[in-house]
Amino acid sequence: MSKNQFTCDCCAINHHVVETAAEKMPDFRLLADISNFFKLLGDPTRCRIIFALLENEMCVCDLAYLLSMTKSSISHQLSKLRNAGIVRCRREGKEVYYCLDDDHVSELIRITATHIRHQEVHHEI
Amino acid sequence: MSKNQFTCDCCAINHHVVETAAEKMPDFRLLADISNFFKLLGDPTRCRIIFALLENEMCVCDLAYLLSMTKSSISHQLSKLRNAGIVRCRREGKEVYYCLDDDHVSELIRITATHIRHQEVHHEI
DNA sequence: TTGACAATTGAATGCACATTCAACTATAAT
DNA sequence: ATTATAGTTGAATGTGCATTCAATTGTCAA
Repeated sequence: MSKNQFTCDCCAINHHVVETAAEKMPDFRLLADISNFFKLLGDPTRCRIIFALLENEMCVCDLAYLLSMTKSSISHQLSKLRNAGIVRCRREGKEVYYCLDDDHVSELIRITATHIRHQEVHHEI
Repeated sequence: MSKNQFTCDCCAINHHVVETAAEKMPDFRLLADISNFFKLLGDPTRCRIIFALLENEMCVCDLAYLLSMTKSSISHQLSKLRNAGIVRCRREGKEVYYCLDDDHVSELIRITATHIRHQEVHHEI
């Protein structure tokens, strides 16, 4: 029956720690960009697209076939990845070929995959 | 008026590329784990929590104050991060202190932050 | 220039999920 | 025991967004 929910949302317990954390916190813009970047990788379809493109460039049709999805759906996701600078494309006749635009992304994906694999092994014993 | 949407969703243009991509594609479980991991980092609140914990452990109250959010909301997010093995906690009296459970995560965050910062600089010129 | 396929795009839909709210547990102090 | 604060938890709510659907553009071949 008390409103205890709000009696402490305005006080911190370790002020020094909070202050140093506040100083090192990335600014609004950078933080939004970082979390948006992770959000893009945090969708199974987009994640699979990126894995598919690790080795070779592929056209929309290839990706749709590989992932058993409509070209429309793949195209929507590719456009998001393109806007974020994660993939780029080139047209060749009727097809549009996509590839990863950035070595950082593939490195990041590989690091994470290795990390998760270890975590899985560790958990399954 | 044609049903062209479906006439090619069952064919690929570069079969060899598709097949090798299919072979190297991570299995369902690993892929789900990877994209779930990224999805966790892909939320601004959870991202800020992780940045806050890069330097020091903090209690829920500290985090709520730092991020100007309710303890309830912070606690919900912390429980997701805890389930994923990204943070762990210890109780000390009435407070529960959280810290990052894994060096990989902080490394990943730092790599990404650097990468995005470069991308931002590059784009803004 | 007509037809066919590759790809894109915008609107509609349905689901996932972050936050809120309220009730609850845990610990400590009096 | 009672009171107060820290934290957790489950249900409700509202928003964001992935996919679908339909229409459209771009390119090539006949």
